[in-house]
Amino acid sequence: MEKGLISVDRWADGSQVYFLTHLHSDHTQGLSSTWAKGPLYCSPLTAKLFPFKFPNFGLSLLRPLHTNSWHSLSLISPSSASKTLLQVMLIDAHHCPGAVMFLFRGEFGCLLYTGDFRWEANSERAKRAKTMLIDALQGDVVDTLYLDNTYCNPSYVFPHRDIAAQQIVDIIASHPEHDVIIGIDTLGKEDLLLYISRALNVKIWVWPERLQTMHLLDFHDIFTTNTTLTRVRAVPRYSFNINTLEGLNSMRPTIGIMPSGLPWVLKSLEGDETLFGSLLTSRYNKRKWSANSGTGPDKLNGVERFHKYIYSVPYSDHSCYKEIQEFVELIQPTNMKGIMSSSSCYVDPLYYFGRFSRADQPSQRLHDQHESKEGGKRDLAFRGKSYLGSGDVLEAKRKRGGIAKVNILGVRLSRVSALRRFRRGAKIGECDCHD
DNA sequence: GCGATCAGCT
DNA sequence: CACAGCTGATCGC
Repeated sequence: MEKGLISVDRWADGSQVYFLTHLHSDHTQGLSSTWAKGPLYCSPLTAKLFPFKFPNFGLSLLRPLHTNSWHSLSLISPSSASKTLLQVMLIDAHHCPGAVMFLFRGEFGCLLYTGDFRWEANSERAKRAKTMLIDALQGDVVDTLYLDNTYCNPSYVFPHRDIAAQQIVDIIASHPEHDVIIGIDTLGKEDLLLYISRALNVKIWVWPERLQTMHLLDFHDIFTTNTTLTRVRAVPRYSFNINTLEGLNSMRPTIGIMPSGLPWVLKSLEGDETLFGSLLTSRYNKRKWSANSGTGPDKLNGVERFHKYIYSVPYSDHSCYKEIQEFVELIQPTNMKGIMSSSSCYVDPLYYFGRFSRADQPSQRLHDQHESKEGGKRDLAFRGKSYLGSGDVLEAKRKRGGIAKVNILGVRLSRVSALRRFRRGAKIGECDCHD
């Protein structure tokens, strides 16, 4: 990017200004508290949450911009070396708290970078955002659409989040004597937890750092770190597995719920072999499949009981295929690129939506995601995962263990990790766990 | 000792 | 596969 002007969710050298769509880790790789490459623009909510993730970040470089209005930035044109004006508007992506799309106007034309987004047909928030976007465009053509193509395949079919949330409430209500754990990430799915809390009139347990995040998000009273106050706990997704559930069930009857657009892949208890692997070759089949082969599918509207303790519910913060299609039909961009471009799973949106773009592009670009050959559009760097070759040479199996662990409700932490958490302000010693 | 980065894993 | 992200190891300072 020697001629770089702007970067979105990408943190290499060479751009004059940087933009962050939201605070999930796969979009902040390369960012650190020692950042000094240039101003970083984001939504006001992302800016509020930002210091929690990057405690010593130089706040003079953090530039929150309000959504739904144009902002002008004066930059130096990479081509003419003279001043050039960049206009940007932030639009609600309804993905996780603070998540936005960026609409750019400048000498390069008009670009729309969606970041991760979910715009459901029945969502008032999405309708408002859509109106903002259309009004902002004022009939202008989007030259390049950088699109959240996470679920850009017709096999990805899942319901609106309010439907999936009610499915989860129903599962919990049908297990009145059970504890419930729900797998979540460091940010996102707060609306789901809020819905559960209101529908069942329960508080929700979260781990200490997550409670801090909830307070930053102005959620008070609903969430607690006291396990005696509720039977419903939201736990880090990475701590959520069959072994965790088996262990919890040796103490109390407990079910686990995985809200995800992706189906859950079971691992054997030995952790080595994927169960039912031969049947999980297509995502469509995976959603169809029930692990309980002896008694037939235990499945309702996308909800699956993968395991006697575990439910997978299709609650997704990314748009499903149909929603992506509707978005592309709405924008009708001249050109399009997927922002999720790991080499093994990249699906070029043009493959499915080329007919909705203004240019009649052949689908030959299916695996051409890494290079932009249209000279004028090279100003925008976009996120792409770097891929090393198979560097497994000399890679000996490292011995695990030998390190003391502290256990927080199935969350296994090394001392190093506990220290990291402590530095970030978590008071692990005050976490009243019941195991 | 610390931060940045990477492989590995879920 | 991989939504997003943790863990532990290594390396350079």
